[in-house]
Amino acid sequence: MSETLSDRYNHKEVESKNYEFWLKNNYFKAADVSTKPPYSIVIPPPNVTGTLHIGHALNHTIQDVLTRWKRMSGFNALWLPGTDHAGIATQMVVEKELLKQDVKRKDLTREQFLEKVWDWKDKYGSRILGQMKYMGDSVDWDRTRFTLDEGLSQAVREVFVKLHKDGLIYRGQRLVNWDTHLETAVSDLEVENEERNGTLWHLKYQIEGTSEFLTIATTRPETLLGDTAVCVHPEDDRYKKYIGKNVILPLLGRKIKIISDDYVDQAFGSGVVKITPAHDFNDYEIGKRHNLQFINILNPDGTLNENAGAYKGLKVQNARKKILEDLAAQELIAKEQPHKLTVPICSRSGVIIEPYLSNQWYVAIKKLAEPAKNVVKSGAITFEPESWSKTYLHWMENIEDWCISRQLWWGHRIPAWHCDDCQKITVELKDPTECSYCKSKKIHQDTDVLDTWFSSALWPFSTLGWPKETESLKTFYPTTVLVTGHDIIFFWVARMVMMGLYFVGDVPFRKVYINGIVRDANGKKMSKSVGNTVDPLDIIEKHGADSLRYTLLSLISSGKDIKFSEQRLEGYRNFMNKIWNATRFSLSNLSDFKETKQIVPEKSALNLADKWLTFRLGEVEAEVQDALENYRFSDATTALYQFVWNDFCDWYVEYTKPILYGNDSQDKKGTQMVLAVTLNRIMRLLHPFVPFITEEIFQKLPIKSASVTVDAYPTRHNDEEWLSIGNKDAHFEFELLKDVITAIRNIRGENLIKPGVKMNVKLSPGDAKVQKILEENKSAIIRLAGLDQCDIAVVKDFTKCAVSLVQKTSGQKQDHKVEVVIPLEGLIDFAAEISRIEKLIEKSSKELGSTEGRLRNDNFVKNAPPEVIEKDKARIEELKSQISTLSAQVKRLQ
RNA sequence: AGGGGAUUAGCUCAGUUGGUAGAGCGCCACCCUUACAAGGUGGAUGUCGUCGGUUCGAGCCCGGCAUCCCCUACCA
Repeated sequence: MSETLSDRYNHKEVESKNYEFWLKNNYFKAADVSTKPPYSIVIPPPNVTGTLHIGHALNHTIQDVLTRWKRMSGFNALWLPGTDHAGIATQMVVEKELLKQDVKRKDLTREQFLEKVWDWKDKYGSRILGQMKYMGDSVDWDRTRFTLDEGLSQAVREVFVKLHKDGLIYRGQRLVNWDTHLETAVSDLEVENEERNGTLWHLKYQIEGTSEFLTIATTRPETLLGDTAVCVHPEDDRYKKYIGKNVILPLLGRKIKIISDDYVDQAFGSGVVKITPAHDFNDYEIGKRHNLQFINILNPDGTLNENAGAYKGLKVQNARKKILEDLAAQELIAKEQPHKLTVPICSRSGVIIEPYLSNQWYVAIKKLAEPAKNVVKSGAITFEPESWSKTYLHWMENIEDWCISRQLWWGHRIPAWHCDDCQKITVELKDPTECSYCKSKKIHQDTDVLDTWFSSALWPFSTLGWPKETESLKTFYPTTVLVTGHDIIFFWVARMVMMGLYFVGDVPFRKVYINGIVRDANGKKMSKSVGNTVDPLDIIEKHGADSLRYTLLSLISSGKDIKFSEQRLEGYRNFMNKIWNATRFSLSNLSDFKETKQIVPEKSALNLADKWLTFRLGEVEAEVQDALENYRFSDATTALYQFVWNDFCDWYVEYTKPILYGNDSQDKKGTQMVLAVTLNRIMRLLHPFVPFITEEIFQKLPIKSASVTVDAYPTRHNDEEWLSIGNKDAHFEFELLKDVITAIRNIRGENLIKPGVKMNVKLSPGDAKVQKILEENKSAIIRLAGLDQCDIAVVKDFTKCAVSLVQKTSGQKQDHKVEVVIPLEGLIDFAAEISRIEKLIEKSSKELGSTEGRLRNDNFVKNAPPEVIEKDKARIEELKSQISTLSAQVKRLQ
């Protein structure tokens, strides 16, 4: 009944086939109504313009592990997929496409352009969703959402109108980050600060009615055209006397006031600052404080406007050059010096961001922020790692109103209609046909669209059908956990919390798991320009999705950044191969195994290894459960790696080979059952981490079900009957056996005795119990240690022998020991053996010294808990007997 | 400037109520033993960044210092 497997794991034959299998059987579907407890995750929607990168790979693997684990654990598990329309990014991509055909966006009407974007979206927008299938993402595809879908757009409309009615959305004139290429406001998120080498120019402003000058330092001399004051520190003795007087603005000749404000740093530059309220964020604040005039000198496209006088029409950089020339001609430049400054750059277009005064839509955030703070303070939402809650709260304390309008075409158009007659604004759920104030028919819709994050903020409930009271919403909201990066805690996480609380009346998720950033092997940020990116699709092609997933999970350590290395990947690729081959071996030895159900074998049919392995299985099941519950993914992968490789492959399989190769005995039947059940358990335990290989193997096992994907996750709790096979005694005995075998191998290895040379070993048991264990497993010892002969009896004569001491404490705190004695005459050079033993003595002596020292310390004896002291005393005895045995041995060899 | 994090084996990192330092990879040696050379067996390697404090006892708790990273805000 077993099938044959190729001798090397080939992920290509396995992965796409099984994904199709899962889809065909609808295993990822979550039910709107179910008796099972709900578990839900909404995906952080990737941009439609995007392709899957390594960061997604990490983020998705975590979500998939959680979803698959909970699905197997009896939950109605939903992982909801979708994409974000990504206003700026998408508009730019399409604009670039059009430019290839020599078409500019403004050559088209808004409708024509949007048609092009939708065409592009239909063609390429689901690329990233397709790529998620290569990762094995178990999302419920039928629920795929897009932020510009009809339903989600309805939610956006509903939210906008309600917030507007509640007075929480307003229009205002403020300074915003302005992208002169895209000609729109952009969010802080899209602004990157780049350090550049610039110049600090010291300009001379003449004080009115005198021949004196004030020297003013600036990095942006062109902004002087918009200056409406110069400012000094009120306590600055150099300048106190000028406060209230005027200076003459160079080039333009305007008179502007000299004011004072604490903001000025007396030590920097000349201690005098020019104030340009319409083009600098700090100056803007000062301008408001001092009621200054706001002079805007820029057009939306970054050219200077009529306020710039002779410089009108020039681009900023050109205007700067010209202005410096003109200032120099008038000898108004006192000096210039090199200066490092940080320049705000738009991450999308790459142009320098200009602070720009414009009319925008804002959300008054304070009222929304208050409850959003409270849910984190109260623990209704927790962060993992916990420290991120501090970051979240800190930001919430200092939150400012949210500019939600963008001067783009791609996005949710703002549902506000301006009246041409009375100038008032109508905001309704249904498109109005007349002004709701003066009833004029001459109304037009606002041309702006909403910030992409506005619709993302609604994602946890808009995707579930809100504003309709759907069954989905009732079942899956609040979602269980949000998995995302720390870079969007403010832009996304915080806003989801505010919107969720305000509109649904409950938190959008109970837990926020913050995953780290994947960096290259040297810890550098991956970037296309540096060329150190790792493409997950390449890795999947080469090594398979399972290897990639296991690697990422193993590298996670509590939200810290991850250094991704090819070497680690190969290690886990090898692990996949190990799993594959262990199965191959097992199946070839289960061909005559008839059972298709798990039956707990008779005790008499079970050997020591069976009981030991099952005990370890129980331990591992508990460890994995605990790790997953605490989001400690690498703990889970480590525990499973060690169990499968070290315990199952290295010891159990090796131990049981003769049994499996032998006749159809009771023992063989028992071992086959343990083998079959353990394989079944291993595949189920591993499945959330490595779904493809486990499904492939699971289908070929003698004990299986329709699919591991929907089978039960093994835990100590639901696996009790089977796990009762294992017990502590068996564990102790087998571990002792392992130590004896390892001790023999060690002597062989250290003495360079070739495997072909058979050895005779004498095992000298310290007590009857040990003697029994050794006798019962004599043949295993002979085989696994590569012996010719093995005598079990108390040894008195150690002449010309190598000796090792194996000591173990059993559950009853009884000390058991075995002396491993190997006659070495004719096998080795004794000097080597002496030095091996002396090394052991040295190690034990060192430990003995420190332990004895501790016990000599009265304070230790007085204060330490009794069990610690007992342990130390026992250890001393152990060490002493070890040292004396070994020292005696050295003498015999000399 | 403020906030956060890091410093443990050559590399990447575990080390969860303080009680004898761990893993993977790499390295060295020996092995093609009928599941796997993407393998097996054995081995070496650490004054746990530094100085001090608390304690019988500190990788772990407290404080100073050094180095590095990230975030936020930036000096015009």
